[in-house]
Amino acid sequence: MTNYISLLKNNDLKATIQRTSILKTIDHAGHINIDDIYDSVKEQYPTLSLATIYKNIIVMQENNVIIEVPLNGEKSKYELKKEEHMHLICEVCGEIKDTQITPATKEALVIENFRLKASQINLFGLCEKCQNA
Amino acid sequence: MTNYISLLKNNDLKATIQRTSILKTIDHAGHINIDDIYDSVKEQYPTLSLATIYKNIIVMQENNVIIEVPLNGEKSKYELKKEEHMHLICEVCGEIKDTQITPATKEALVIENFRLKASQINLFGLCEKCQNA
DNA sequence: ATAATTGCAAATTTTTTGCAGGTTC
DNA sequence: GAACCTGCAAAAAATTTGCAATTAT
Repeated sequence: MTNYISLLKNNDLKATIQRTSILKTIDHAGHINIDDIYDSVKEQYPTLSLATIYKNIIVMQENNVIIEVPLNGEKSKYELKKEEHMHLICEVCGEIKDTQITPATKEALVIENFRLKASQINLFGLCEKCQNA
Repeated sequence: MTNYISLLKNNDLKATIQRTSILKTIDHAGHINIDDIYDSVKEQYPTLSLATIYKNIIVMQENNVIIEVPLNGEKSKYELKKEEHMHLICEVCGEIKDTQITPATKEALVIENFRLKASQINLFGLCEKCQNA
């Protein structure tokens, strides 16, 4: 389990109870949108306001603690910042799974006349469970 | 130049002047968000309403005429539906350029226990112009 | 002690909806 | 002529803002 308090402090953010619980929720869910963070966090801290979540989602992105995952036709989800990876998104059950970017993939993404800094790769299809179901 | 009227009719949509001008705007821009479509289209058809754009963006997506390009920290852009491709997004000037998915890339994206149906690849970095500037 | 953060309520922005009148096929 | 589409205005949903009280360092 990540230590959310030091994660925040290391990135110049005060460690409030609101922030650590938002981070815990994101971490446990893997990928989660604002409304679902709110519902989850409110169970433990009923006074925590949606405005606080909005403000913190912005500031935590700015301070490299979390990352936005924009998606077609639905609200963005958020994940903890971690090594660059791809998303396997199941078109049936909606599950989003992280998977490593292999050296071969890196290699294949070298494009002429473009200096690559970062990539965002979403693969849509059928996860193992839904293939068998 | 694409024939927007038949593009619409082939996809079970009536060819209204509003729809053809939205498509023309998207086509010329390459990738454009709703507000910019509205601004552009309104110049020619001042009575065209934002509600009509919202409604048509939805219906044109359902009918496979256009595709949403969701982006971090800004409103989604839309593009005409075309062959699967990657986006090269310049972090300096913001330009979005399409580039082909090579067979080698396809190959590299074969993942165990995942039946791939579609991919969405955004590469962020510096375009040629901004590298030299 | 200081500066930052929270929660509330209000404001703003974005998106959706209902419906009368107009258009496409 | 039937079904569909548009534009308006109003409603609903999503996000941001201002500020007094509280909290972290």
